[in-house]
Amino acid sequence: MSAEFFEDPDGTREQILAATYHTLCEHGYADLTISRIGEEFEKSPSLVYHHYESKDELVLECLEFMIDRFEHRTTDDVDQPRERLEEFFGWLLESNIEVERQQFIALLVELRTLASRDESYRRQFLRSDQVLERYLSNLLNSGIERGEFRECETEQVAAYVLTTLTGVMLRRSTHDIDPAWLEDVRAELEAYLEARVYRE
Amino acid sequence: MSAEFFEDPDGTREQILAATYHTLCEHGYADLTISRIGEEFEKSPSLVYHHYESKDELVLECLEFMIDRFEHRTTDDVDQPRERLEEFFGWLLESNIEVERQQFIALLVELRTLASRDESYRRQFLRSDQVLERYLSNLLNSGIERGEFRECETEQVAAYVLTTLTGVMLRRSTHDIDPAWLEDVRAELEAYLEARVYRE
DNA sequence: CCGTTTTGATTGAACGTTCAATCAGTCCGT
DNA sequence: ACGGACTGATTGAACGTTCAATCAAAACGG
Repeated sequence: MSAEFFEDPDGTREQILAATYHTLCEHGYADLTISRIGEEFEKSPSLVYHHYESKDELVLECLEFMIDRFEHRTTDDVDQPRERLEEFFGWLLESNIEVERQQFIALLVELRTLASRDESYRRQFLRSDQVLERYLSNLLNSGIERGEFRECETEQVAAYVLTTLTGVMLRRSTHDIDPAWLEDVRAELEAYLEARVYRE
Repeated sequence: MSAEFFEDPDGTREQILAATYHTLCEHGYADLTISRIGEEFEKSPSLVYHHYESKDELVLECLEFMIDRFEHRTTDDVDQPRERLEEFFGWLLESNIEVERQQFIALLVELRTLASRDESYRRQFLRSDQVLERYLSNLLNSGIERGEFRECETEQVAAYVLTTLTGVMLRRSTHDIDPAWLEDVRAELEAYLEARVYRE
């Protein structure tokens, strides 16, 4: 997810952005230092300030980029709504995921908590939630039009499912890998969808 | 919630703990400093080290205390399971809540993210989740015995509902007060419970 | 095509601040 | 006068940020 760009960035500014992303994933926001970013892309830490105003600006741009990437990836393609839907939450509900995904999820949650005290982060996550919510309701509407889903308040369902998935992220980012509760949540989420969304 | 003790602590050690709690609520973990704790309880900041090993030990003890309090408060009393259940998630789903509750929720989420990199915090939140999960399944079992709820996998439902509520906490801690999605989530959660738990 | 100038990238050293933790010494009840 | 409670000053490390200096390459003028 949103990792392609960060693998072979061209231009120094982009390399710094990619290095920031990787450092964030590995060490988290709390332990992010300019010198660690320097280590990551093998240049002097002070070079960062030749391309960016401040550490915060850098992190925010990184976050914005991540959200943008996801946005461009979702807006289209609402064929096969049920498969898309299961794919969507499957990405979060799989057990035994790789370390990178685990770290990425934890990073998103950690950055999100910054929003409670910082206006700029709040804006980003507000937008991110809107993007996801629109994608989900599009999926639901498409399913209803095709007769695969039953009539329902799509925005309400979208907000609800998204909240649950946000909860999955937070619990995942704290608990051990492959916890037992994951299967429970998946099963009960399926049951909810059967009861409220899917047409039997 | 778990605020009684922190209002009139006796003994210096307890005063420090209470001051830590209040400072945490007001400034969050990231901006918690020893001197800010000192300001809060009107003694010298260095006194902290006369009673506690380190800052981390202090915060951990504070968190442990919060969880303990909640534990003692829940284990009994599973009469009127439906009312208890609604009261339980009502506390998180009310709109227009006071600043203190908002801050308390944000604090819990912020501390929780520490768990991804720190074993000690992970243990605490693992325990906290177990406490909540047991409380919820007790409620559900009690409801089933009384014939108010239908037969279901209580642990599975408990894990699922708790995950959703965790998501509510995370979204609440980031978004503005009184957001529109809250009512959506509440309505859809009710619908889920009607469909899967409550006997009509 | 050569020499000069300009520009942007890059570096290492240094500064100023913040903060956890320490310590030597004072206060005070018994 | 002894011991625990308490304080203010201090230390040392970490870190964001600045800055003067270097370097490579491009642009340019003759």
